[in-house]
Amino acid sequence: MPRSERLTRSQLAISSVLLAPRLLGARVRSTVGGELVEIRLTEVEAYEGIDDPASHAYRGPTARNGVMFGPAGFLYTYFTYGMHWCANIVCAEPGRASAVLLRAGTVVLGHETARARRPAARSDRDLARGPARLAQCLALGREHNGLDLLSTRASVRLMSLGPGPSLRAGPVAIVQGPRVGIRVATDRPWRFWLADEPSVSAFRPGVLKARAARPAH
DNA sequence: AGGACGATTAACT
DNA sequence: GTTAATCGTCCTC
Repeated sequence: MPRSERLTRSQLAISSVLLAPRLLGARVRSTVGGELVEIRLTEVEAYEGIDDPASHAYRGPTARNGVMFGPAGFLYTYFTYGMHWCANIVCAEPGRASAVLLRAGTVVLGHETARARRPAARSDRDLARGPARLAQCLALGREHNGLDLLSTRASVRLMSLGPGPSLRAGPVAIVQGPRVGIRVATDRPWRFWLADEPSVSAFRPGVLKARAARPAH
């Protein structure tokens, strides 16, 4: 069996829609806090940066989304709903602000640590089922925003791309559909997941809600 | 300075 | 199926 080549930054300098399916099956390794947890990605979403109304980067750079406008291979973490962190892999060329949201995975190393970090998980399949749960398994937070996932010394690393849809020895069935929890650009089917994976999160359409009319004056 | 809302989750009925 | 939790960010005034 040939030794796998080291992942390069140029392999990640492609659009999020192209990269997302290639990340399925990839390993993300965390050694945060001196504890090893490694996850195999089973569900991701592409966010096409400045061209995508659903992206955090759509309205231009801010203090929060600055990392998205930088080079590929860096981690973009954000805080949401007042309590959860989620994680993305920045891709494409600087300025495009494309990124892939890590939505779900299975724990392949550090199961005991993952369970300790996710006490609410009723079963192994729930450990990293959902973007905030995945981030919690890997102990990701604000301090990891902007981290270089390709550095061998980083506490969070992207170990390789996934096998992809065209692997000859054992085809990997990849499914594509609408993204979860967004209210705009819902017609873009940029969520990708592995078929028959119990760790894939439930689809919840973005809540339709009329925008409150601004008082005229 | 104020307020609406969110790339969610867990706990309910 | 529904909903509370909870606060950083961003938009508006």
